[in-house]
Amino acid sequence: MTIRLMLVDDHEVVRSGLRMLLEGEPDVEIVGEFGLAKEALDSLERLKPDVIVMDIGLPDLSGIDATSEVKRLSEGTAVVALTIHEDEEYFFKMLDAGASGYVPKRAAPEELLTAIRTAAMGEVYLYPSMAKLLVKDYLTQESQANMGGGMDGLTDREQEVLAHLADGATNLEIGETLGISPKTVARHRENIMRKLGMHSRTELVKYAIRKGIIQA
Amino acid sequence: MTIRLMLVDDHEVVRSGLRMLLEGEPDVEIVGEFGLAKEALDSLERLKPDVIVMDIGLPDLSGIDATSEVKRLSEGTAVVALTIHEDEEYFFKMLDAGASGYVPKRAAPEELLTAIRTAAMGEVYLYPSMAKLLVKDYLTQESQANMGGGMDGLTDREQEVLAHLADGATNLEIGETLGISPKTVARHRENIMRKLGMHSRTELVKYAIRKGIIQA
DNA sequence: CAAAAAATCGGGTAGGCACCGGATTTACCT
DNA sequence: AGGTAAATCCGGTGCCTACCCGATTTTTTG
Repeated sequence: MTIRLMLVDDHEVVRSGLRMLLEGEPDVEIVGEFGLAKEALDSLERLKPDVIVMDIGLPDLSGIDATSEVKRLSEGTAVVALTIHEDEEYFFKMLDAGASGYVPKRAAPEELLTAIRTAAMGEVYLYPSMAKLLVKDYLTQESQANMGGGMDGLTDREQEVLAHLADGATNLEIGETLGISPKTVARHRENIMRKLGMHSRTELVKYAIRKGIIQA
Repeated sequence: MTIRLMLVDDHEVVRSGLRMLLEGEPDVEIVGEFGLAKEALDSLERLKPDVIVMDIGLPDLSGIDATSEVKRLSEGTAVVALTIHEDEEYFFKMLDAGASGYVPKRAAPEELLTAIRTAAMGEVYLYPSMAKLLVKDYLTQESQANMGGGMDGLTDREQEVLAHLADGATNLEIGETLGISPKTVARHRENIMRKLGMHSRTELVKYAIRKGIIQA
């Protein structure tokens, strides 16, 4: 089955280059070419493309907003970004918009073809420099989420009290839950605050969230 | 410059297959082959490989732990995972361990070559099905982080008060900062709590973090 | 075993919090 | 012009908090 492809780029030169590249491929059929995002969106329903190769720098609507629109109007249509931009900002915005591929214009033509075929199969093609950015972002998130472990010398019981404390329970409620006196709960809280150098419930809540003890 | 490559896989058949594949490539030189992770780690310093192709299912040490060790001992050495596993768990664990590439064994041989060359350049190669998993994970994180926007009908002033409130300031302090009476601050807080259906500062802190008003 | 740490309980105090009541001014919208 | 909503201010009440003091029992550890 051939891949129904739509090209969206405001440069005629780029479009004709892509046409030349893709015409030799038996599994790809170009069903539409547009220089403006609006025109492409208007023809979306009529042409029903499987994949759209989308530039980001368009005159009327940004490729990012256009991609959001495409995914809203036709969920099954995959979008591959083809752009000169290799910075984080555009890349992540395209991911948010729902892109299935991201290829810089400096990439080899075969990479674009691979991206198109990958996107058509419902998977995701990321150019290596972009993959690196995404992995970096992933690892940053991970490391922020898992700074636990240290716990700065809190005892088991103190962590238990902290969990309920940060969850919004009063000393009395915690005492009932744990089967201890509310005064003891207050005592544990005092020790926790002293150990962590904090002075209010608010700070404890934020600490507990950072350490993954409770969920925001 | 040729890429110094090390192979780590406990199946002799796989290693010889890889050798056949890679021997024809002028830019790749196989400097070592191992069936056990420990042997590979011991030879790391001597062989100084640029890239290691690492299986996950090894007899002595898992490829995940082995990768962590590699990155600890030799930060500059890139690791490409070559494995039969295509599930999330192993993939994300390999990323955590520091892998620069992830290729299923069912992939075309050229994909492995691309991954090796990409890893040698300090970038990241992800097989499309894996890239899809990572993007999915990214989008999940994003959507959890940005459930904001709505703000549930809080006025500008109320949001301002909420920000300081969640930051840990008392009514008095907020009043001084905003130049209004502490009683007015309390009144705003009451309205916020009523609108959001909350009853304590603790809940407000968590709400503010969810909405991105303050940082945990 | 002895010392140290953890967990428990209690009393007391000053101040903050959560919630109630009512009230005024400003601004915007119809 | 009249109504609605926001923002401001005030007084009061009971509970809770944050922090001070001291103490006992159990567990861990050197």
